[in-house]
Amino acid sequence: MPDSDYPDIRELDIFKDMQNEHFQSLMRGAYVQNFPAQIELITEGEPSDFLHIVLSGTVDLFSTWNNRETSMATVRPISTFILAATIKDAPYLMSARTLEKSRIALIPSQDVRAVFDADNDFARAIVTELAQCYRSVIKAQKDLKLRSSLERLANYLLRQQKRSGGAPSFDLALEKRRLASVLGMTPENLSRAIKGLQPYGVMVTGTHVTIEDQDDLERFAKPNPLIDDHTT
Amino acid sequence: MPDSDYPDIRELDIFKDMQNEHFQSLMRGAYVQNFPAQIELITEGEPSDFLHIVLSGTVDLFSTWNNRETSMATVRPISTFILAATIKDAPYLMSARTLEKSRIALIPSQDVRAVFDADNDFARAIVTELAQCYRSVIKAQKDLKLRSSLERLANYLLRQQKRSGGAPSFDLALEKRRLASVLGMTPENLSRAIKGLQPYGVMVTGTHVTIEDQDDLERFAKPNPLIDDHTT
DNA sequence: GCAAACGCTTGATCTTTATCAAGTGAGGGG
DNA sequence: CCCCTCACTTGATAAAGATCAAGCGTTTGC
Repeated sequence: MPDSDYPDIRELDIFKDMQNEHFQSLMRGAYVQNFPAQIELITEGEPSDFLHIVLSGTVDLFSTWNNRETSMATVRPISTFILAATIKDAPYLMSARTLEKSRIALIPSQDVRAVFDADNDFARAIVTELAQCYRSVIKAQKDLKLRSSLERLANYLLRQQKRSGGAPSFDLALEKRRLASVLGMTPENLSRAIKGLQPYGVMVTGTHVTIEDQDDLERFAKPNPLIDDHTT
Repeated sequence: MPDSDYPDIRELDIFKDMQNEHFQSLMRGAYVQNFPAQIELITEGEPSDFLHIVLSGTVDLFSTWNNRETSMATVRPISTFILAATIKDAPYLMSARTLEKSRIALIPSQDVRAVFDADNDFARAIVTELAQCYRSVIKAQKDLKLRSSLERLANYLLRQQKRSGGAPSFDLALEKRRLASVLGMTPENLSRAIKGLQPYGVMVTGTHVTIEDQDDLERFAKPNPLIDDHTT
């Protein structure tokens, strides 16, 4: 693994407080690989051999059952994924694929578990990270169970707006059909839902979104930090 | 807090490996309280003052938004809840209410965080616990997004059957209307869904369930350990 | 012991969402 | 440059689920 990747990884919350010696020992066994788009990195049900870190690009976490498929989350740089499976030494619950050309660091799971046992600061950082992940999924589940698809879309747009700086105009970070899957609806219904938000001043052309009447949309969407604020 | 409650709590995965001194210091600040049914123990959005442990009875974790409410999970003895909020010192994401007369231990969150910083075994146990919780929610989300309500009910029955020993006959652990909420449907639709499973040999009278043709139901339900096995 | 309350069920109807089929438009390769 | 592919859209239809209203049976409390 090229040393130039170290600083980016070292700065991650999960690694930044750990002893340098332990960090180095993690990096020794790690390697970095460039993947093209649409490559399946891991498959649900398989043993968790590596902790993955997205250095650049985008990764989709998805699950399948009975010939159906759904997107669970999208991972963007710089962050890890499938931490829980690595820690528990349990099979992956989700599959992962690259959505675009991506650079991924792979750290052998057994190294992570070994350092986890040796470095208390690392163990603590992992607790914080897992608690964060847990709370994010709970929020996603509240979104799913308490809101209609139109409400989910409206709140997604508001979240994405905030994430991209807060201006009235911004870009969708996802292909529409993948966004549909994330929001738990079909692509057809996403199209219709976008139309359904026009009366609230939402204009979408291609991947570009303009919110013409912020208040109007927020009155409809009723965003709530206990569902929509993924930083706490 | 009566010493007689100590052993039960001490045996929890999360406490069983920690130093006795630290366990004692947690217990010093803790207290146990008996609550009647239908008492709201915590309210979402409030700061997480206490880690809760259900010693007996049943607790429902639920969430609300825009005058809607949904059950997120049911907590049974002996286990903790709202661990993530305690660790992160963040507001509760869910509310909790007793479903029946319940005995609850309350440990001040700041004590938990203090001992978490001092006791590495405790910190490690919490990681395992959180990873477990995280994976459970992911499974619940897959259940929600990949299955119809009839399929969710069928798989819930199979899970409940296994939990209660595996016999063809067993009891629902929940009021039907609460089960409906857990499964993400209305009570009316749960009634109809139960009827809808009759062709697969499911008989329900009151809270008592009999699965007359196990294979037939499983062929329909297609249970999958990556969704339905909450022990891994 | 009786009446009120409540949980559950049922039927009718409406809304939401999915499915199927076809068409449009932009981008990429020959 | 044109055609093919593919994502997206649109419309028609079907299925799934929610809502509303009423009724039934059990429990609860005076």
